[in-house]
Amino acid sequence: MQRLPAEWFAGDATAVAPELVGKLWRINGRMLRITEVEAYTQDDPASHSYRGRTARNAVMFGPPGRLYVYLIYGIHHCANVVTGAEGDGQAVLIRGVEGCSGPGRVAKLAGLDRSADGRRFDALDDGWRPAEPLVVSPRIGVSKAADLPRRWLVG
DNA sequence: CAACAGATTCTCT
DNA sequence: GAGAATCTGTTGT
Repeated sequence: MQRLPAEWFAGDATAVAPELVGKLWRINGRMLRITEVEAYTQDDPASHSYRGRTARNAVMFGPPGRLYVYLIYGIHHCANVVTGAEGDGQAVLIRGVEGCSGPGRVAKLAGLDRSADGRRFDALDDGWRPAEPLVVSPRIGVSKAADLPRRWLVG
């Protein structure tokens, strides 16, 4: 069992995202197996960072390996991990964990809200790997750049 | 300052 | 399959 250092998240979101699937996420005393993720980069019209830094997405432009939690539709929270170099404005959205599917539900299960924004992302590698190749597909609920295959999940 | 779309999910039909 | 709940950033008057 090895903890993933901040540098582990320093790569491009599209490279880090598929690697993150299967890792263990330690949050609020729980261990969650990540099963589904999506990548968002700054040049992506669907990304919050696309139009530059704001008070809301400031964490995305900070150092990698931190949590970016935002409120969506005034109701649900979504949890992301910041990737890339500081200032890149990249993140990987955690869309699903073992036994729980949907970013809003994942954030609720993890007990996250805006107060958790910017906290360290604590991930562990216990050696487990998906038995089959990951399924790659376009992202869910995205209207811009909807054709980009930037979603990865355990198949 | 008003209008609107959005990385969602639950409920009712 | 449609609608509600209701926050945030962007765009237009």
